[in-house]
Amino acid sequence: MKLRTISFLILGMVRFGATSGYAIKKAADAGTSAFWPTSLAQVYPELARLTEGGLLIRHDDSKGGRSRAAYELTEAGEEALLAWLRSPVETPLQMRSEGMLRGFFADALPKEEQLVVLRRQQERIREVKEHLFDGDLRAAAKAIDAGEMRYPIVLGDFGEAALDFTYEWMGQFAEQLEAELSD
Amino acid sequence: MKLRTISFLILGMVRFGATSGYAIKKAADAGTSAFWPTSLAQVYPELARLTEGGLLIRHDDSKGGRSRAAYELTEAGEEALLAWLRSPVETPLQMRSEGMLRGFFADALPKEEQLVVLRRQQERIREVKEHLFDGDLRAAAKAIDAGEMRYPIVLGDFGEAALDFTYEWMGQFAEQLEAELSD
DNA sequence: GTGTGCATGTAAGGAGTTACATGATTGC
DNA sequence: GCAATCATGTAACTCCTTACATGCACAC
Repeated sequence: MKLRTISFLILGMVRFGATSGYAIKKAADAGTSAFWPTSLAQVYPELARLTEGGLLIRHDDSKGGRSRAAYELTEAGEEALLAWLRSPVETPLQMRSEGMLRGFFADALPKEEQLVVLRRQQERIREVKEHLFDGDLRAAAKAIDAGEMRYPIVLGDFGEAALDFTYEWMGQFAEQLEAELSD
Repeated sequence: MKLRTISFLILGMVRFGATSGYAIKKAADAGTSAFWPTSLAQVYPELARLTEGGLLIRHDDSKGGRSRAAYELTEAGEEALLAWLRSPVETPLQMRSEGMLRGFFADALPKEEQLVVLRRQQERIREVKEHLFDGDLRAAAKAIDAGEMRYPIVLGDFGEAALDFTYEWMGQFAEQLEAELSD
């Protein structure tokens, strides 16, 4: 059975207390969507696959008329997760930033407009950072097993610091551009 | 005609002097693959589409028995590129980092192993940074229209600074972990 | 009683990758 | 002569997203 990253994401979320597909998706949105986005249409088939492969067990957890599944890690599932966490193999970091691509070609614009675009991008960084505090990454620990998890917070801190760094860097470059313009 | 990011990448590369599909791919590998990867199997069909849509003109640039096309921007193509560079609309930044996803679940490992994984990730950052100087982003300006482009270098500087920042941040966290372990 | 959230799934389609197929030129 | 690079394309496949389809529970 071939395991991909989405498999480990699901195993991890189950490991830390998200039992239903819906709950996994919610925890993933809050906690990991910034560096590994998912959709429900991926989660449900993958849950079935992992159950079939013996890494998860599905229990019925229906309440009244509303059906709900509760998944649990098997020993094999736990082992697979730990082996992945320890293994050095990984898919290369891939990023798609249309903003940076525009930056790459910014020489095609006159300097005044370069500055306008840059300031707008900088503003966007600030917005993203604020959105982070609208309860994203930090809320994730709560969404799953509160208190037991340190790393969602650590990653949140890193994200915040990286955004600050980017904001500052852009600000400095913008100042340089402004200085060039006033010559 | 619907234009996607790959369309603008190609228009931009043509604008700055890459005339053949092969050359576009090479310039994209060196210059933009870090934030917008592409493959030849995307470039060739898209070149045909853009030509059909009147944004590019295809000239024959064969040398002897080896066929080669040389593309040129039409006025509409140039306008489309500039409009895109100016427009505030953009696809949201998407990133897929399996490394960060692992970090998110690192609480499942004992602290000693957390540290091993962290140090390995940190080492990887260093390697990526070195690879950058094996002539990637900075060489891109050369690969296309040398001297005319400032931003490939600017983005290279940013990338370098961001990697340094990440390396430092990880180092500090690693030290904290070490301190906790020696308690 | 109505909207929001909880809950599970499927279908269709888009974007992008790897692999395949072919051949010329250039430098060693 | 042979390997690496230049050069153009197509086919098959994978991954992932959006849209569709359905229904219960709870709070206002």
